[in-house]
Amino acid sequence: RRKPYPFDQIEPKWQTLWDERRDFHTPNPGEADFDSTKPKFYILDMFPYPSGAGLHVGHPEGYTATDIVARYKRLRGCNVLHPMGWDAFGLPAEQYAIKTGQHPAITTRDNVAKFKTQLKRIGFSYDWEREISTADPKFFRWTQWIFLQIYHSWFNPETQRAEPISSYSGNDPDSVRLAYVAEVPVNWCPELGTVLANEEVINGKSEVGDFPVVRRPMRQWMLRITAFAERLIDELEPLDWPAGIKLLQRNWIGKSVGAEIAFAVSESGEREAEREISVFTTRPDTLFGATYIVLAPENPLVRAVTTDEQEKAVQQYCTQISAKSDLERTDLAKEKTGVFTGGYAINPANGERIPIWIADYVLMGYGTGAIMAVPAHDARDLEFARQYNLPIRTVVAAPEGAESVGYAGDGIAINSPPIEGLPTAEATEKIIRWLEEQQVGKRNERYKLRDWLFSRQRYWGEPFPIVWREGKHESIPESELPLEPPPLEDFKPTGTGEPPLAKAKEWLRYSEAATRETNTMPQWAGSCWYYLRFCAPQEDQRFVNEAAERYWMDAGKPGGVDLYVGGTEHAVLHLLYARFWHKVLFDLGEVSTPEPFQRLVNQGMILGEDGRKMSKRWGNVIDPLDVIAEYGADAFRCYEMFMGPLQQMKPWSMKGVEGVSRFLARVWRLIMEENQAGDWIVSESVKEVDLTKRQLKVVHATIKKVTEDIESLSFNTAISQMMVFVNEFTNVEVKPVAALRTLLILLNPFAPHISSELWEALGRFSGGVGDITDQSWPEHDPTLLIEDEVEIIVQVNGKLRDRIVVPLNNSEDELQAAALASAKVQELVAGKTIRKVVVVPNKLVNIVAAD
RNA sequence: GCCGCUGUGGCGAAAUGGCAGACGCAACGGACUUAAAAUCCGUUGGGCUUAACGGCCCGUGCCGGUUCGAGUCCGGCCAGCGGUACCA
Repeated sequence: RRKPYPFDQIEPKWQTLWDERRDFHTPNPGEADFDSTKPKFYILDMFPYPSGAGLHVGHPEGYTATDIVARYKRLRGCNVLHPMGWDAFGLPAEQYAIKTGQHPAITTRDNVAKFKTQLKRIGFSYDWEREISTADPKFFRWTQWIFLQIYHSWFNPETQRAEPISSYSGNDPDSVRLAYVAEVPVNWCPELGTVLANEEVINGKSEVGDFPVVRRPMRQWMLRITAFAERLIDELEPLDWPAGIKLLQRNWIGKSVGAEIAFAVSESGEREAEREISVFTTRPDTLFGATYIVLAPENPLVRAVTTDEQEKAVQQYCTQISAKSDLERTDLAKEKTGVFTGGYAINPANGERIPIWIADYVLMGYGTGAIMAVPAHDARDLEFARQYNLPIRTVVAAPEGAESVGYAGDGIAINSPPIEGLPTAEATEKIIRWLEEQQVGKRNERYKLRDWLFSRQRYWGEPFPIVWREGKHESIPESELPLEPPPLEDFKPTGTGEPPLAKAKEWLRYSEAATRETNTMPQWAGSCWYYLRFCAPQEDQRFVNEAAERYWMDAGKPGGVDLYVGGTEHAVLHLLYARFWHKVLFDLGEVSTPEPFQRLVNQGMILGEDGRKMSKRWGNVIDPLDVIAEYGADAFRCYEMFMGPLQQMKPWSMKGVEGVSRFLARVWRLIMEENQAGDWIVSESVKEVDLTKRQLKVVHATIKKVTEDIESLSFNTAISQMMVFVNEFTNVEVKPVAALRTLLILLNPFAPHISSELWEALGRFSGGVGDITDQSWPEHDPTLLIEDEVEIIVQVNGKLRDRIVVPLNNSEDELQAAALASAKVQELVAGKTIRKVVVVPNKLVNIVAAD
């Protein structure tokens, strides 16, 4: 099939030129050709994991959007930082190594090469001199260094900031470090031979591979992200992020405000001297309705409160529960189960003696692992109370029409003497004050967020810069960084939970008395700070050059990356972890802004032609290189942007690509024509002439629309407007060079190859010195868009009845008179009374008439 | 269950509270061609009416409301997609 225009020649030509001339290299402050008078713009993509499968059409969607903005900002005279790199540590390369014996470094290197070739073929204007890979020792040296900063820090509750551990005055620094070791129940995935973060477990299965995950206590490295919970919520507020993503993060952190209340144990087995059960509740105002206590089966207090008579039943229940998988335990459909411990506690509000139960609907991991059950006003407690015939007491009056039992909303307190008659908010305040006075309770906040389980039993990740001596951990000196993973023949998991690094006996031995930590960091580690490294990827004295960081991240401002584009799948994980690391670095004075990403945009997923998610299974996967081979990179880019709004999910259509390709071909033929010999030459119709008034209007309307649409990332409508432009000029006999040049500049961010080529072709005409990338973005002249006459919509009772053409800026009276003079209006209002006339200048007249 | 997003022609979509359907696809008709492809021109939400020009009615998931005027704002539903799941 004949190509509509020779994209197969011009695209490689320009890609090579851009590379050779370093067109998109951005100098840093202090470097030779740095221009400090220009404003800066840092525009970032979520860097890919270079999988063996290569790019799919989802990757270039966001990348094209950012590339358009980057090229646009350069034409507007900005210093643009637009880098790309590789999130190169990760499980697939390691799995592949296990299967084939090929070292992950080799696999990763090959995959990176493939990805890079593909990205270059799409014509992205990355500064490739800033390319980084998280698996490169020059990079992960600093990942390890940042881990050490975290390790050597603690969260000072007084200042609410991370501080060097030296400012901690207690006697057990290891208990407050931001990186610490804990024996915790973890998500152990036997198939993958590693533990996983809560966030990596979906429905009791591993996110990667969909393998079963079981709970099991193991010694792990944890990062104290919970210390930052409050700030991670508060400092989200001013960021220019989609509201939905902010909400998602807020919900994930899950702040609940309430009270912690102590219930004295009145009767129990008394195996240990436990005399109190502390519960957390968000509804202390319902304390008078607490008719029993429930402990989580794993709660250590269970042993102490259980009586001899109940011991057997309790033990049996706990055994039964621990055998269950997470999936079984959290199955909401199942009936609630539990068992009485034999113990009783005293409700501090009314002195009532209430039974202590255990049940698996209370989780050890949240709050205190114990609740006061208020069956009248909590659905779960109610279900349980009905199951086991426990008393139900109403203490909140439901609003008119609602059933009081089971009503969980706000209302008026009843059956609660000290707070009787108070609405929920006041009742809560008053009871908390009372609890605090009595010293049986206090105001409290809880978060769903857990500390971050940071170690993995894998080979292909950053080793911890930590050694163990006599059962205690200590850091290795910075001078020993990077600490590279040992060469290994056998990457297989050991199956015992001991990491594969333990097999490297030589490497393991640090000194006579010390051995290395054998866990590695999770894949998130590199992506937590890669955006900082891009500011100065060659810097070898520091994780980022200070001046470069201050410049690109906008020191002193709320700051950070000016535009960050990526998929929603990273809404909580990557974005939360990165914010956490950034805040630690900020507190320690290592970076100059409190937040990493000022503006965030999520691109929507691209579906297959059949409307389903693209997957090998459905055979609906589109390979970008196939599309480019047939239609060219410019058509590919423009189609991805023309499909619909960036943020929206949308299905692929090859017919749509063809349509956009036709548009580019029309642009080509606007300027070029084929001669007898079959060569493309500049068309005879292209001339240095003035534009007609009508042409001027189209040109300036297009400048306005395209400019505004790029700013608001509405690329689809920007392309529509350029199509309108091209339709307007397609059949004119003489095509003014000035109009064509303007179009080419506007089109350049979207279709950089064809616009560069055509710009060059117009070289012999005056008005365009240098390459298209050297031009500046046009400004529209609003006066050219103003008409002498405007068409006014005439409505009668809100319905369109006529249009009249009148001079611009007619007065309201003139408009009203003109509208009433319309024959159609006359006909419609005949015999009616005109009640009102609404006049919107230069727009419309609405006549309200009635009988 | 809870939270979020989305509902507009045959399809992808557009519309600061002011002409619903820009632009593109598909379809149909025409020009060019021996023919096809490509290209160019035209028609294209539905219905009724007119010989024709034209005219009329309906139409943005459903029901209500605010307004001179609602795809757009408010209230109540419904459907699809995504997230989350006993978080006290």
